[in-house]
Amino acid sequence: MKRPRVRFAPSPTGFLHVGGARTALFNWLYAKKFDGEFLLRIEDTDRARSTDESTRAIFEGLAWLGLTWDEEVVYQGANVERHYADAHRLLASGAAYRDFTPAAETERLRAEAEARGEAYRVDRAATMLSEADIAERLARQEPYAIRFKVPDGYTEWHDLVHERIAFPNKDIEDFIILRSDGTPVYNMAVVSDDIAMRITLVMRGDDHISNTPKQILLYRALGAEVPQFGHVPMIHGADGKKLSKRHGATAVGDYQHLGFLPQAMLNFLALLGWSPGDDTEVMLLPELIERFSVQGLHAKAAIFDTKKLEWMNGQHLALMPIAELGHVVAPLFEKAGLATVAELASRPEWFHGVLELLRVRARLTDEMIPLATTFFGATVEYEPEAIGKQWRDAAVTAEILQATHDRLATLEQWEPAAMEDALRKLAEEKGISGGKIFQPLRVALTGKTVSPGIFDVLLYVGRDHSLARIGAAVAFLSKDA
RNA sequence: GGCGGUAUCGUCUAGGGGACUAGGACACAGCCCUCUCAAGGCUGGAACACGGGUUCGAAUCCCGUUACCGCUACCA
Repeated sequence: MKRPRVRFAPSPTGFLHVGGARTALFNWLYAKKFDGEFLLRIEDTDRARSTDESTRAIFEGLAWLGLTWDEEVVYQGANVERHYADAHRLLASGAAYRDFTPAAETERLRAEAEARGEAYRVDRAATMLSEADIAERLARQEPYAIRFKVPDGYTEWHDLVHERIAFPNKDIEDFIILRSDGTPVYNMAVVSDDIAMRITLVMRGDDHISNTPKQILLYRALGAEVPQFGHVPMIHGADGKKLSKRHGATAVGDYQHLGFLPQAMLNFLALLGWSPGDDTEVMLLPELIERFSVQGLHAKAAIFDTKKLEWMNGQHLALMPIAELGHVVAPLFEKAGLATVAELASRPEWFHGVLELLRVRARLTDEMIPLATTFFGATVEYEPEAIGKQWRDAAVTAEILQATHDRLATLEQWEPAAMEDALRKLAEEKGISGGKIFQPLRVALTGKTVSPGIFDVLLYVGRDHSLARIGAAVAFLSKDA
């Protein structure tokens, strides 16, 4: 098999959408899998809607996901001269013809037909003029658009995901390939570029299915080899409608800032519209490449389920190498004012130990921040609910905490097994359950009713801070009484 | 309206004529573990859109209906 050349061709009219990201991912996986090239083309021919900011967002989104492209980025706008030349080539070969009808007139006819409930179709016989007529209008410099002369018959192709798709040509209008102002129309530009880029497989959203017969006709008229096509399904929102702002975050950049990991996003997106064929769910890029196949591609639109994405993120959070997680999360800690990246890096064992405690309790990296505050700073703020629930009897609690403090203070080694031994023994002596000690202690150390295991908290808060916090709690409770 | 596409639990999916009493995952509920919260383990409810064929036999193949989606521009 020839090395495949695939492309992702977004128009820079917004941010990188999750649907676009998935199309990019499938193309990328295909290229990697079959040792081919993945190219990026920015379809910026709609000057009114295209922005540099969008182009940048697309680059950033792809970079975040790690979907790197081969060769230089192609800007469609830079190729309009070729598009123009190709359109005129078609005109010269008789595959297309001039349409001198003013755009406004065509628009009027179409509107009228629609008002009558009829399907409008340009009348080729009426539109194509005689040689003499054309020469005359040309001499008068009348503007004209170029229409493709759709041949008889039908156009079909073997789609990678849909199998055979066929369109009767009679249902395809003689479409415009070059506007009367000389600018190329989408289908012309795409085909011209895909030929120039030597694309072997066009994998895109299935909203392009009805463009495909037109494009195939163009390839043939241009004498170019028709590439393979694969139309992947759309991604819909929870209401089954096309994903839009109304559904909340739809740009991959949004997810990045919400605390999602790129590998989780990639994994989740891969599973929307593709399946490895068995029950495997959590996969990293190398495995995705390994297992990717067009047979696993689906034809059905998928609904974007944020809950499952969150679960997926939690899985990757728990699985990734702790040092890697440290690099992702340290800047977040710094931003939250907990500690600087440098400080965290200066004691990696402690930092990573803390992260081990937090990662299984968070689904998003951002969720680790509130959980992490316990391990930083000298003082603790007590949540009212925590006091109400675990410190009901101030006198008794103060006494238990004081005893706890004393036992812990005499420990020769500040390590969990010894702490647990000492405190369980204390509980036994007092004839109470361990929980009666651990829960008030948790409030003293964290101010909250929930936290990682209490001995882990003691270990990572450290001996000095732990004992100080317990002492402060005793003081707080005594003063209260 | 025309053309095209799609149709398995609420969601993502396995399934490509008999292994289906339809499997897994998310979500939900319960239980276990347990110092709390997570994580983890176990259990439960939950689907082949409908109607016709073909066949000894259909979730799987064919046809029709319905529903949903897309396209229908001198937008991309």
